[in-house]
Amino acid sequence: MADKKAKKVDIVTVSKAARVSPSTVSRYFNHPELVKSATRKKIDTAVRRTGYIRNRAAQTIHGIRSGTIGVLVPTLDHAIFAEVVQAFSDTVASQGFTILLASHGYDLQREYAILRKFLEHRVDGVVLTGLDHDEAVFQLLDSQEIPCVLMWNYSATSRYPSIGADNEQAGRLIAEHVLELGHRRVACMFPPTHGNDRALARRDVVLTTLRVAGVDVPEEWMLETIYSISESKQDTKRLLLQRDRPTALICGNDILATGALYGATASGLRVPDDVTVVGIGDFKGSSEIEPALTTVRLPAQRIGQEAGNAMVSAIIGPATGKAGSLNCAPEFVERRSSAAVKGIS
Amino acid sequence: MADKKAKKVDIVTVSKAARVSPSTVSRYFNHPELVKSATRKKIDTAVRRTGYIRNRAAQTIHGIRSGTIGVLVPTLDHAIFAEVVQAFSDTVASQGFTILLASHGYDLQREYAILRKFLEHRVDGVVLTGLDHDEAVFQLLDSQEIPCVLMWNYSATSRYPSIGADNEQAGRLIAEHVLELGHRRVACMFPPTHGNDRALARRDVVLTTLRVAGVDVPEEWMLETIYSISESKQDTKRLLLQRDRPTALICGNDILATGALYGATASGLRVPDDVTVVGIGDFKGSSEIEPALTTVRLPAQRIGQEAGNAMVSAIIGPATGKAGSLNCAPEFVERRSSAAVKGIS
DNA sequence: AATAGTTTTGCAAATGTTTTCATAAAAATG
DNA sequence: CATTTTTATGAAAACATTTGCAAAACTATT
Repeated sequence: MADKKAKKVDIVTVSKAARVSPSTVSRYFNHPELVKSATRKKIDTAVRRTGYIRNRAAQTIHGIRSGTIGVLVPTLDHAIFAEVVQAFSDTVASQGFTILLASHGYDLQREYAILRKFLEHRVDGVVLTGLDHDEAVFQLLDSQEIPCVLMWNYSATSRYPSIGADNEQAGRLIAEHVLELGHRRVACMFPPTHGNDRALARRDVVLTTLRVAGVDVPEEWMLETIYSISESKQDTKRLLLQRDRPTALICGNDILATGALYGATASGLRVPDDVTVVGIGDFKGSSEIEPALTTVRLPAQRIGQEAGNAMVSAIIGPATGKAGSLNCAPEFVERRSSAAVKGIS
Repeated sequence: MADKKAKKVDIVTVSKAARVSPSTVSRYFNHPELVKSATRKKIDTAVRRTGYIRNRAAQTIHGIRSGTIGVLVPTLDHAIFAEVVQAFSDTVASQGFTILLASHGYDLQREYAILRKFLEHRVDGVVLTGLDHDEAVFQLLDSQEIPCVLMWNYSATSRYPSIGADNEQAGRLIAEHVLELGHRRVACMFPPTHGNDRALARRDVVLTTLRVAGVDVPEEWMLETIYSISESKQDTKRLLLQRDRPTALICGNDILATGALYGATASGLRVPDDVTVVGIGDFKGSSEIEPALTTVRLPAQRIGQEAGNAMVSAIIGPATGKAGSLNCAPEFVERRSSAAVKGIS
């Protein structure tokens, strides 16, 4: 079966082979209950014999859903985004949707171009990462009547429904933990914030929380380090080998924290005895690293699933109205890499 | 601009706004050199005013390329696949292609279903991960005339062009290294091989290489561990806390090796003094972990790019013939986690 | 100014489906 | 068995484009 590689086999090829009209074949696929079971059988064998594969493009121009959802992430190179996408993809796949995936590498201009491309493909919905986007992006979205969800971050006031974690909350949780442990000499390491509202929100709230508690982070302890274990290991070594070093290091994400842990070890310091290191994210491996990392969990899988469900119901939902936002609350996870500052408690 | 959210704006809406025929608008997009520059300008403003977005579905039914490539991976949860996909996506995006992404979770049955879905979407090409696939998958591919490349692994005899690393070579390199260091008491930890030809190939060749050198791996030192740092940490602890323990542990990938490193540390053993640990993959972070991991690099980025280029030229290439296979050679990387067995050297 | 040659444009057919409407076939009713 | 009702099928229009062909509008040449 499925030979006849002759030429294009379309619905009329099949209809001829089955000696019925194209309409009936169409119904066979879309409303099988409307076709008599005898006919159904005939068509079934005809489909098999000809190796027919339906053409979604042809369906789509009838206003039928394309069955695709456009997903736009900064990059898949950060395992955490890959994880979110995986969860999202699985969730929507179970409802028959396939994802069109693209990444913009933190270039918000490219985001606009990619969005347009998605729309050309007539995706049934669009998922963007983060809350901040070019005004042109929002306008384009406004002008189309297409469901859109902002994934990964949550904010009650986001311009489109946002499903994700509240980064400010995450930043606050970790900063408060460090303060509670009695640290006053605190360093911070965050990724570049350009085009990255997540990192920005986290950093701001960490700094604010510290300042409110009377802890000021000196300029030279404010590290801006790209998302890379090796870079953060380097920078951490530089930081910790100074005569005057902090007692705690707050990292903007677990990758940086992992590098920091390695860097501390490589500097001959023990964590948490000599220095406390904390991260944000609770990435895979953070619980297994030695010492296990104190961090704040951003529930990537759950976010992906929730976003997937929201998207699907926005698409097929009769008129559920626009999906609502959802805060997948971050959760403080205390492990071994943080301890009370020496001499206190 | 781009308001008029009234109803569907299609090519005839634009043509009316520009006071030309639809054909001319079509040409404006597809063969701009055929339309007079004055007309071009009129159409340009009309497009802008109406907020028109081309409909690829409608083009596609004319046999025009859909501009999509179907990419099928086991899972994005393994950072290494995410990396390959990212590189692939970037490469083809620069040529105007967007990827349809799906994952089968090592279920080769789902792979067939997903492939069909890709074909329904009339993708311009298909990328599968690994060399082994259900016969039905190959037949379906055969029956369509659509470019296909097998990504991630290389084999000179693969059924479709394969672009990736030679896993046997990788396995051999690492096994030989361990042998050269004088180890005779060797344990192995590999992921489940069901539906995973990569892991299978690596394991087989490692075992064979060892056996040829007269080293037999006892049953109880052959660990099958799922891809997870925590599992491999656990299993490693169990393995190393036995009275009678191996002097070297060969891991099927760097994730397992990372867990093994943590497990060794947690067991109070020093790497490499007490036990040598090696991996395969050279994942991100493998060079920074303490101690840095001896491994074999599988050049994920390069593979993604090469596959992307091969795919694109297979699609647009006039008749370059089917793309050829390409061996992105694995490369042995010696770091700190391996050392000569005690008493030898 | 008339003719020939080019360039630009529009008409209409084609693409692979779905869907509305009408008709034919089958089943139910009297 | 004739009539009504229900069910199954087909014909044709519609969807948003592209494209081959021919007509129209310019240019260039005498």
